[in-house]
Amino acid sequence: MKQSPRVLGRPRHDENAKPKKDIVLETATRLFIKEGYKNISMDDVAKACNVTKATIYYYYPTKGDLYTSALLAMMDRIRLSILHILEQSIVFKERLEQLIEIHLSATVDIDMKNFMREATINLSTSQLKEVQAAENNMYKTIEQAMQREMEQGTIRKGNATFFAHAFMALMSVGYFKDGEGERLFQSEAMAAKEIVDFFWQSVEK
Amino acid sequence: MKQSPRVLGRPRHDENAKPKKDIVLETATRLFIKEGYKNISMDDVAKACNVTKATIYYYYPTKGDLYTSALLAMMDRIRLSILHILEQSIVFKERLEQLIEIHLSATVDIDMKNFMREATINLSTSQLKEVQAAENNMYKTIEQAMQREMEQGTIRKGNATFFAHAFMALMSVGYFKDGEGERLFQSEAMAAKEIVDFFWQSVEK
Amino acid sequence: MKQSPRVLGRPRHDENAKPKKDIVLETATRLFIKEGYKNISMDDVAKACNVTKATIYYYYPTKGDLYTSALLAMMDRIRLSILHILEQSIVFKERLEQLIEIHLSATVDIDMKNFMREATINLSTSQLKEVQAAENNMYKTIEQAMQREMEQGTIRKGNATFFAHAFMALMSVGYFKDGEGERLFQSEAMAAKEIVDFFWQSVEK
Amino acid sequence: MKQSPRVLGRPRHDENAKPKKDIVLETATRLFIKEGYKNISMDDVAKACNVTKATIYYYYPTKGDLYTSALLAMMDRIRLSILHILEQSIVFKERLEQLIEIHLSATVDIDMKNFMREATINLSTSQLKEVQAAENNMYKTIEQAMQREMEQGTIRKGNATFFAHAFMALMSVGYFKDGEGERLFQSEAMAAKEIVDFFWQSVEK
DNA sequence: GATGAATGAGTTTTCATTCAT
DNA sequence: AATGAATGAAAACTCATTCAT
Repeated sequence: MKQSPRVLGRPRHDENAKPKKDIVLETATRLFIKEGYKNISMDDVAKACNVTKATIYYYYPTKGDLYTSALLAMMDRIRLSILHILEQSIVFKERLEQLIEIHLSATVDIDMKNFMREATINLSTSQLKEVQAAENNMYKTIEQAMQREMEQGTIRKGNATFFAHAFMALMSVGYFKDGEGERLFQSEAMAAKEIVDFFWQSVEK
Repeated sequence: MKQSPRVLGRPRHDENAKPKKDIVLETATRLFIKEGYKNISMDDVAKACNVTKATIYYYYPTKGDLYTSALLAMMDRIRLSILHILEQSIVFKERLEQLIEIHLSATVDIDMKNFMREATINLSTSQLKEVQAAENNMYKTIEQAMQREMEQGTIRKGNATFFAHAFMALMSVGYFKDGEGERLFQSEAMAAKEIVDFFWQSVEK
Repeated sequence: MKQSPRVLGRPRHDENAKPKKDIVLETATRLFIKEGYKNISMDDVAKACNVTKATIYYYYPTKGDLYTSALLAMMDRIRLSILHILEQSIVFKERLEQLIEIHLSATVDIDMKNFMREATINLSTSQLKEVQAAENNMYKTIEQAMQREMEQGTIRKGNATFFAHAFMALMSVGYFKDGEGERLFQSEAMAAKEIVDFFWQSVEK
Repeated sequence: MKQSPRVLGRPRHDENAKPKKDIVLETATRLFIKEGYKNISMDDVAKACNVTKATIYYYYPTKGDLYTSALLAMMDRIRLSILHILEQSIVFKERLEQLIEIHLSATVDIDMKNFMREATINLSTSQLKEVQAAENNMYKTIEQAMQREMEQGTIRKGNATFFAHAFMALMSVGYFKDGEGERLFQSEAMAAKEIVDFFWQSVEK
């Protein structure tokens, strides 16, 4: 099972092919989410993309930059997905349930806290700043929704920032697996319901 | 440039001196908590302990074992501290507040989720099992308290395991720092109060 | 934040603009002189020229060729400048002083010996030959002047080749900087005078 | 012709064997002298010493440190050899001749200027400082001899530092090889004589 | 004429681990 | 009980060069 030998130089361009830069970013994101910054080497990413390391460095000058780009893209995608869900015109509580259900279904545990930690340890100050801004935007999206609902009287008045963080923290409970790999709830739908119910009792009027 | 005079002969063993094994474990724990498994090398630990790498290997056969021992010790310490606090004979809500305040004051973010993640990625199956058991014990301690309070009617009936995880998740909000390094609350005491108030509304009868 | 407007269509070729080939050569020469062959990458040259690496390869098939061309051009320029100075009709000693002063003033240490060393190590045999020939021509120019002056009785008879090399070696003393970056002489003019005086005592009749 | 497989861990100690640290330093010095800093990789050094790269890093934390150590050792050796020769109780002119003859015979072109250049480009500030100090000491040794001879009236009064540098510069002419690899003089002895004669005419009373 | 994309082979450095003493 | 010396494997990053456009 020999692979066709790779050739030097610029390859012939295939109109339908995704740009390599994007492939690299997507692959890297996936790997970083699964295993974290230090456990994924540039070689790992290269192999997973079927390109050489040098190709990755052509697009991303350092590993930190690749990680930064991956995080930014991911956080922005999440932010948009959150925004999309929260903008629907159904009752707030149901929107929250959807939020949880959809994110729990995305299989991978999008563990913000951990990303931020790895960022803090491994990124340069300027890279870290970018990532922090993106994280902030994510939380702001939820916060603003909380704020709106407070004003409309759907939920009680309170610290919207805290509410947003509390909500995300509670969501993370849905990812928990015990020693046997068992989740706390039987399905994402049930997890979503239980978690939102719990959250709701704290925020309802 | 004289050197400080040194006593001749074999130094008497200092009864009060901590055994090296413990020094290593404590130092390693501290470092692993701050920077994570992959960011701390055996060399780092050795330097911080003022012993050689070989000494560490004398006591802990692999890095994974050292990490495992560190986690076990830490989780057990936390478990005991939780137990100690929850066993007091003051009203439950106040005990919960104390729990949060004390842990938030311990400066370092004891981020269980992250430890478990690093464990999953880096430890052998048998090591991982030990760590998972220890984590479980920690949660069980809180869970049992929740169970007891349900039975005594202090809080409403519900899924005690979920309550325990929800509580810990909400506690983690207290660690959050934004881009400027600002926490959400002005003091640990206020954080504890707000978080428990929030939690309480969900669990009270 | 508007971009500066750009004219549509193919830009008219600017007659006055230097051909890229020359820009590349000049830039490369400057960089190689300052930092040496191995410390300057093709990327460095490209960046400094504001062209792409591929452009450089369009004109110079290998890095060795670029270095060769740079050395040849430089040595020829130096040879011509030496020739120009030595051909003047003022007394020989003064011509020698001018030679030193002008070269010391050229800020960069034109260290022939080092260029030849890097050439020996890094160039192909045929490239090396070209460079050696150019170096030879440079020395020959001085040698011939020495020869002429011997015949005219301005200086004593002796090994003209040795005299030429001795002169250049002494000139290099003028470049010396100590640990504090201090030169041996206060000005190029004084250096020139001292060095030529020293040389002169060895060669006068 | 398989090599005996290298084994992990500390090797059995052979009383007669030279310490590896010294072997590494000597080998590295030889290689750096011949090919320069950038042309010699840590791998090259390791292979030439028949140890692994990691062994080199065990003794010398960076390539720059290895180079620094190599230069320092070399310069000190040269300084001592110079000192030794200049301290003899024969006439000064003969001592100078010996100096040149011995150094020219050492086969390798000990090109101080070039070492200093590579040091400037590649070493850290603190490493550079050490090397500059060592270079300085070397020159100081000759300078002091010049000074003494001035005071004793063997040579004319003048700038001793300049004299020392001039002498070393003239010595370097002895290393010159033309395109065909021919030296300027037939033997080291003749080179020494010619060079010192030349130098002497400039410094005699 | 000039460029963007890609590579293979190297570079310096790190690190968990081993083993004789 | 503790250490000093050594290793193999991998990590991040560089660089001269190639080739389709």
